[in-house]
Amino acid sequence: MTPDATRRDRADRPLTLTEQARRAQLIRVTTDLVARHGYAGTSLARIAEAAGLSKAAVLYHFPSKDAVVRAAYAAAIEALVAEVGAAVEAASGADALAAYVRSLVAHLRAHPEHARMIVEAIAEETGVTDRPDAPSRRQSVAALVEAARSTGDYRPDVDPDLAAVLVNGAVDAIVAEQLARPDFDSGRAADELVELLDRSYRRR
Amino acid sequence: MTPDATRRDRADRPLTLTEQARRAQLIRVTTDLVARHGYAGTSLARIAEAAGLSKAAVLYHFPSKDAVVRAAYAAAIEALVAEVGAAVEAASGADALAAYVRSLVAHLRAHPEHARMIVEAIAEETGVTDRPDAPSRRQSVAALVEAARSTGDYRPDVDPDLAAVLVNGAVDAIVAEQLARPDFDSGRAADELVELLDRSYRRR
DNA sequence: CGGTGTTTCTACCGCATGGTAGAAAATCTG
DNA sequence: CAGATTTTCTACCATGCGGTAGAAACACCG
Repeated sequence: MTPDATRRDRADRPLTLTEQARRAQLIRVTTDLVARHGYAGTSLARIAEAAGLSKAAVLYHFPSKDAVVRAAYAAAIEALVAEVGAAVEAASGADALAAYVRSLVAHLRAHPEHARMIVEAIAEETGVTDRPDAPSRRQSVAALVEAARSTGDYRPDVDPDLAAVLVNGAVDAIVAEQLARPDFDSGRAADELVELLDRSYRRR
Repeated sequence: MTPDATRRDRADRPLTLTEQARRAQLIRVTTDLVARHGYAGTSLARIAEAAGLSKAAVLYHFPSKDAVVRAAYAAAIEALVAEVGAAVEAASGADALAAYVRSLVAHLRAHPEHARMIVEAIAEETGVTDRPDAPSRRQSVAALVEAARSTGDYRPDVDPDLAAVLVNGAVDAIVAEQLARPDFDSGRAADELVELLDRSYRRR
């Protein structure tokens, strides 16, 4: 008995080459579809069609449509975190916060599909979250502000939590504006935001 | 012939009492539904059920489900614009921009359902826009910044368009944070944002 | 009370959705 | 080449969607 001993439980080792390739392809086309038609307009059938497959084939590689979208979202976040994280860790004090602002804006300008993906995922409450134990974006940025405070770059009375909310909001607005108006110079906007933070928060 | 001379074209005068009451009720329940379940999760059947009606009855009062949502959105925007507009016009120069920030945050804290409604409508691209000739939010705020510049409150080298993007982003972030964390003091955050703008943009 | 116009209901339609069953290709392994 | 395993396909299903038809309540006006 035990009729299903062949397909070993899933999550067993090797992960075929085609498997990897298909997963990557599906993540790619899903990201593009979300970028073009929004989250709600991205159906399983569309994903399958864009990949040149049938719906069933897609669901062979992922347990559900939501899993595909979640994987695409995770990939976008991973790329973002990798680049921004590196930029931030290469600096310290107020420079680290400036690096955060500039590298985040730059990354999402270079990868607008990821921008749409991330924005849409945030808007929906699909519970498509990161690990819930991970620090929130606000908390991470608040830590940067606090670091800038402790190095003496920023005044001691700056509220890190509040500053983090404002900074993230401004960054998101820059990214959104860039998405809506390609002529918008988001790099300059990021510089402007950094200058604004300097003027307001620096010790003088 | 002309079988339909009774129901005179629509948009004829009086608009019955029940009509008004039903429309208002439908807008109310739709706003609440969008606030609770998001735009995508607000179906015609749900709206009807929440109003204690059948789907057909809802579509008797509105030509389509989208029309209901659009009406609810328009109502939220109208209330917002009325309050914020009044607050802004009661001040001038940099004070007008401060009034914009404070009154917008205050209004959406007092009416969180409207906040969700507006956020969702923005996120979706349902073409549920205002009149397309109306100035965009960014343009309106840019005008406020320019006014503050021309009164001499703000430095002449402040870029109104860029400042508008940053201010709106920060305001939205404050509203969103308030929505996510009821303990968040959005009033204080608004004050903080105003102070930040003063420190950065004021002539000194 | 009778008639007229309103508001609402039940029952349906067509469609798109996410997902499944089972068989057919394609591919790898010996 | 033969057998097993993978990948993919063609149906199909149930569900929820927005919307419509036509008849029943309902309210008002003479």
